[in-house]
Parts: sequence; C-alpha cells; structure tokens
Amino acid sequence: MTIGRLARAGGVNIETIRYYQRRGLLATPGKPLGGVRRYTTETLGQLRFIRRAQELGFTLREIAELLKLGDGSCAQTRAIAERRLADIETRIRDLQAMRVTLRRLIRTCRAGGRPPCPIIASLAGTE
Amino acid sequence: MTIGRLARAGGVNIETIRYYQRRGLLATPGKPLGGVRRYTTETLGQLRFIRRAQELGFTLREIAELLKLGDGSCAQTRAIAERRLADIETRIRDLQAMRVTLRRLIRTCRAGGRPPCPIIASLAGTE
DNA sequence: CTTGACTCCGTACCCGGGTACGGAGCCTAT
DNA sequence: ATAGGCTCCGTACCCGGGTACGGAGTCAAG
Repeated sequence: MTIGRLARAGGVNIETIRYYQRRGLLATPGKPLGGVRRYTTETLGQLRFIRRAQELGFTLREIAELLKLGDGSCAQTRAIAERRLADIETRIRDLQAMRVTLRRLIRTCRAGGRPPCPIIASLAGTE
Repeated sequence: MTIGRLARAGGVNIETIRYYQRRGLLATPGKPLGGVRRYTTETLGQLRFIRRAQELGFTLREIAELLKLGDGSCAQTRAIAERRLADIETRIRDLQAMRVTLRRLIRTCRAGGRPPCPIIASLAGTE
C-alpha cells in the first residue's frame, strides 16, 4: 500500500503520516532505490493505535513511549496511563470549577437589570 | 508605573504585556518622546481582568471582545460567556469519557497476569 | 557624571500537532 | 509513449499563548 492509501485507510492526512515518521511514531520503510515506499497493514495498525491513544488523551510523546515499550513492560505502560489519568482528572476539576463560576455569572446576568453587567464586573474585580 | 512594575503587580512577564498590547488587549500609552511609557492602575485592572477571564477559560480573542464591549452590551457579553460554557461542558464530557476508559484499562492491567498488556492490546485493537 | 537597572523595539524562537507548497521523479492505463 | 495521478523531500507556514535576545536609549542613585 502506498502512503496515500495508508492515509485514507487511517483517516489522516498524508502529511500527518510523514509527521509521525519524523516524530519517530511510525517507521519509514526503505524505498526500492528511486521507487515508492510500500506500507503494510502492520503500519495501518500502528496508525490506528496512535489515533486511539490520542482519543484517550495521550500526547504524541507518550504514544512514542508506549510504542517503544510494546507489549513488554506492563508496569511501565500502566505508569504512563496513570500519569495521563491524573492529568485528565486535574483538567476535569479545573473545568468544573470554571463551569460553576460561569453558570453563576450567566444566571446573574440573565436575572439582572441594566449595566453594570455582572460578568464584566466580576472579571474587573469590581463586584 | 513602568512596564516592569506593572508586570510584577500583575504577576506576568514583561513580554506578556507587550504581547497583549500587540494583540490589542491592552492599550499602549503614548511615550513622552524618547522617554519611558507610564502605566496607571487602570491598566493593572485590565491586566487582572485578562488573567481572571483566562482562568474562566476565555481565549485571548474572546477577552479582546469582552474588553471592547465593555459594560455596554450585557446580552453580547452573555452570549460569549454561554459559548465558552458550552465549550467547557463539551470538554468535560470528552475528558470524562477518556477517564472512564483509562480507569478500566488500568484496573484490568493491575489485575491481569503477564503480557499481553491489556492497555496495549486495547490501543492496538487486538482486544 | 557615571554606573547599573530598566525600557524600547524588532525580530526570532518555543511548544504541540499538524498543514501547505512546489519541483522532481515514478508508475500505470490508455 | 505520454498524460495524469501519485510520491518524495525539503522547507515553510498555521494556531494559541507566549518567551527570548540584543543593541540602543533613558532614568535615578551614589
């Protein structure tokens, strides 16, 4: 399979595949002297691995680590996953705090009369 | 107050202030012909406004809008806040879905015996 | 009136995750 | 055998939110 077909099969841009190769996430197959590189379904599997891992919030750096570890060290893999989970939980908490405050501001704003707008007032610190 | 003091008072880098000026978030006071620009507590207030809005998840582009609207249009301000809130809620849901999956994988991994690692297997699609 | 700290300004660079461009070479169907 | 489509490769650019650098100018305290 050529890079174009690989890209379509994986649902990504051709340039994204080249980018992953540069980042060391995908191997670049040798090309037959002035010819065109060929990819196998193994590469497609790796590409899908990357996309699935991204959907779980792993960074490309972590995905590279996971791919390097392979199936070998369950404990190290789990450590990466646990770091990612901790980070996700922090982000959820931060966003929930934002949500609470925004909801309150919007509610006050809807209820309130004319200016000063409570949202602006709150941001300005002149509440 | 000079830019350095403004930066310290606002808890940001000097370069960040210049950046906000370039982005149109902060006005650049005129300078006295070959002298040094002076800032007032009003600018400090705007700077704090920006940081507070950032903490609520507003982008710099939105903050620029909010500052331009000022205290005038409560309805438009609220519309921006509602868009931000909707976006935050989407992000929370996405992160919660990631969390559920990661937790499950980590639990399975901890429980499981030797390879294949369930985390890797799941990402590889060979579950 | 000099020294040291600060400011000004333009420009370039950082991160992460890509996307775009363009000329040259290859490959396949007609 | 030639046209069209694809690939290769280097390089540059995008987004958002900044940070860094370096030379020249300014300002205040000793």
